[in-house]
Amino acid sequence: MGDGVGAVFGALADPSRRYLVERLADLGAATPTELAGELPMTRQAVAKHLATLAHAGLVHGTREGRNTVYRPDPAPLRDATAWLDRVGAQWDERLAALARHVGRASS
Amino acid sequence: MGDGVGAVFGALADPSRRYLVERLADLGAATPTELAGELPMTRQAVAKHLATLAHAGLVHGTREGRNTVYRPDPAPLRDATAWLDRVGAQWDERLAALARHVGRASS
DNA sequence: ATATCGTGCAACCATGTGGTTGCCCTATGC
DNA sequence: GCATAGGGCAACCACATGGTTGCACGATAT
Repeated sequence: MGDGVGAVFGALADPSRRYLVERLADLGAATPTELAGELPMTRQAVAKHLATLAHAGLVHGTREGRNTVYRPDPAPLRDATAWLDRVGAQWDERLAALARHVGRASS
Repeated sequence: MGDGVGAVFGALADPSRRYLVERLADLGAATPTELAGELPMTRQAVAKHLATLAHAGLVHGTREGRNTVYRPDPAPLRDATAWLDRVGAQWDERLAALARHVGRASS
């Protein structure tokens, strides 16, 4: 996986991880075992997914007593959105340039 | 890779594929060999990446004579942005709910 | 008609990834 | 102190993925 935006897109490519992000965005905070209870997989698998999400900066886990609480971080989402917007704008700008060219040709 | 949004995120996870999307959004159309000339990999590798992007709906290839021309399609980008906005809104809404709760507790 | 260029397809290889099980460590409850 | 619950770490397995090479096929140019 690439760094920065690449890690975010890579993390969001897996449906289980997207579910975890949605669930954490809804709950605000949760432990791996809580989340594992809602998914058809082992706690360790969920922990790995959370580690991937943490590596992408989408969640952060802090140890509180004997259980670790994970909280979401929306900042990388904005980075990913920024990339999408940039490419979309690039596309639109090219379309506009094409329209200008066509308009000049037809005038 | 998952269908729909998952395929888009999975396709955008690879830096080479992001480069291809950006380049195609800039050029408007290009052939695999043209694109392969700008990347440190084989033409077939680029063709595979283009196939992945096409499977995600981000590009479409049409055969014109003896060369295949690939053109970008921005529609899946909007789907991905919609997912990011939805989760971001979920996060913001939870923050607002927390603020309401704190406000009520302090009143 | 023949050579050539651009593609597509298939096999193959190395590595990464999702998932499992097993073990150990640390913090809580009695 | 001792049992127990939650978590991290490591090994392991099956399979997907990124990349390569080789070859066959259709379209163009001479």
